[in-house]
Amino acid sequence: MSAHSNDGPQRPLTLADVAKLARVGESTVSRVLRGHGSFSQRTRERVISAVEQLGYVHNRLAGTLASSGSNLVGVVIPSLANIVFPDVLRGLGPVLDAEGCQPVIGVTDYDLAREEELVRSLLAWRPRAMILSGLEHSEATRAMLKASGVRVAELLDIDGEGIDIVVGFSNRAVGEASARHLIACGYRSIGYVGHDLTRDHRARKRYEGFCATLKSAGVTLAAEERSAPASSVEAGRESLARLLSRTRTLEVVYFSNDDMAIGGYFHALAGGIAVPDQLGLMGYNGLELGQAAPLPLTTVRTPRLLIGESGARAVFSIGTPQVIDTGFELVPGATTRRRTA
Amino acid sequence: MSAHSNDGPQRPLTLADVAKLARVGESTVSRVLRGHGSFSQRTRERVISAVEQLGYVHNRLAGTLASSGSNLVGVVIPSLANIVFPDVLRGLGPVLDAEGCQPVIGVTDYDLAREEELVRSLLAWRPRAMILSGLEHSEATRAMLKASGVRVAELLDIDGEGIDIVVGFSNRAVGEASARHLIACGYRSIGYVGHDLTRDHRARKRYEGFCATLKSAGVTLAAEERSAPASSVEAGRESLARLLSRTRTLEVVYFSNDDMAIGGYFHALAGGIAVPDQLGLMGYNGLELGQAAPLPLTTVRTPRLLIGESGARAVFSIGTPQVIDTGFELVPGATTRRRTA
DNA sequence: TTGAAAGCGCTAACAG
DNA sequence: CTGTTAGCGCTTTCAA
Repeated sequence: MSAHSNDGPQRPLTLADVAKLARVGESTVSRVLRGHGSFSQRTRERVISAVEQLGYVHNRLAGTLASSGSNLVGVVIPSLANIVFPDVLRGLGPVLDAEGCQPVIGVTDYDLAREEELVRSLLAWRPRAMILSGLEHSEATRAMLKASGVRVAELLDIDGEGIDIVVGFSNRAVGEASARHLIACGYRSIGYVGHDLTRDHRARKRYEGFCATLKSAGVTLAAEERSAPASSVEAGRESLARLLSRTRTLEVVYFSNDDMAIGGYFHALAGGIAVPDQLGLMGYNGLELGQAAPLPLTTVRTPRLLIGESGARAVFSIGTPQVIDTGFELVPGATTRRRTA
Repeated sequence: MSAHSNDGPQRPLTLADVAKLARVGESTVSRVLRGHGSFSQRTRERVISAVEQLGYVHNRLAGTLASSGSNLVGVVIPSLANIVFPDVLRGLGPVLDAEGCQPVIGVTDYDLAREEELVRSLLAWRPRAMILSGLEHSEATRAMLKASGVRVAELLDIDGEGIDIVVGFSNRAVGEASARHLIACGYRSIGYVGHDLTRDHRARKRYEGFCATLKSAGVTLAAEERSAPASSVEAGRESLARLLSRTRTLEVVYFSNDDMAIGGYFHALAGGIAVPDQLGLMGYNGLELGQAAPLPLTTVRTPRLLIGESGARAVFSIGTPQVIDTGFELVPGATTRRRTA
């Protein structure tokens, strides 16, 4: 389709090869290929045909070096196991595309030292912009990013100090709103099931906001279980089982997210625990999964795609640093219910 | 932390700046930075300190161009919405890391034309290797890949002709095994619920294998529903509802994957349909979600992390093209049951 | 509209 | 062990 009969990886093709075949100068080929500058229609055709005949693939490495300005965007996320981050990536995708950029992705596993390392090596590609998750970074990471001179977006959290552009919502406020909802429903004996909060700062902030609001309503967490290293349906199921075996008087349980909450729901279904009459459940994230459950899960919907999209848009903008609060939406489902004391 | 008092993006720092400050030659700095070649401890320290003082970040663009050999690996996947692909990425990650490589990710949305475009632009970065999903590609894509001279891995399917390295399992065999299982259980009135099979070739192959095996057992699909554009829990729930409203005599339904099957399960739970007594359910993928359900889902477990890992390993190996069949495992859950006719 | 020539910042010989 | 010298393949002046 694309190359001569003697295919195969011999000497890599260069612009010069195309130029020779097309009988034009290298710079002319360059102009045609980028559709920049001027050239006659005839020349253009000759070049295009030479490119196709040869199966030439443009070398962006050299191009970027020469023109100083890459089309790579560094994206650093904590995990791929939690659907939240793929969702953010899905939001970023089309915008990066539209800008002719490609994401280079690094996964930190919620480890700031690893993040630092990743940022360093992404920066080595002279990316057009950098997109990270959350506001917690090492000092060195922050310094590198600032010194890099590229736009930086931090996504999914606005509780703290940002480097440049910050897009997300207040996780603390999510926790507060969740607590207010449960209190308003009349729940007083409230449990919490979560995963490791020392690494997941956003989950920690929700937890803190939740507890703070309970406290100011004169309620304290009746019991909690947060042994799970990472959030998962299975962990939610097991954790709720453990929690209930210790504390039988719980009226409602707040989970660190929907995966965990669905796990809890499964435990209830399997164990014949009536939801919400006997036990209320509340999650976080607004996953489709929770909304498709027999009883739609009470949760907080977060605009993950929008955050990705806005973040990407913002790094391509010019202007001063800014914070974009996308907000969130508490979705009262059928797994909690207003109680008549 | 890293730079002088007068921070900010002025003239980008180069190796030469470091060399000057450290009072050594550029190549010495280069050697130290890459830990390659020899240099005295004293020199090393001088260089390191200069680098830190300046906050210098290595420019891999130039480095790669000069040494011809990047550390980028192109990864092309159809979607991020289906947890399967993030799982594969998770499998790739550590291996790429160990090789000092970074993934550049492209998402095709199950569109071969888009894939072609992505492959072209990834190839423009002169990646160290390319990793794709499935065996279905445009002729031009195949040609570019072959001409590129880099190792190419195609993951998740082995039913077809590969370009170089192929890692996965037979989706057709999955469909066949699933049908055999249901037949062996004694089911005869079998339904199918799936998503768009014209784009998802692997789902299509499972479907074909499934139908072929049914046929050879003298059974035909009693009903099917495959309107959903993409697989999802909600789509599974709705599709099953529609299917059952048309065909009330179904004994079991085979879903295109676990998400859909869990959706079906939710429909059954909500509608008071007894599973498996009244209706059996079978999925595909072996998601944790399905296994944590009140009744563990009958499904086929696929080694997604392993496929990612093996694929990554393979592209760094030398040797002839090969096919690695990772196999799959049929997991009889509690949502199907052997029937006594 | 086109070509020639000078880099982009680094690595890879090759001397010393 | 270290510095010098050519490029890597492209883009970009600047003339023609």
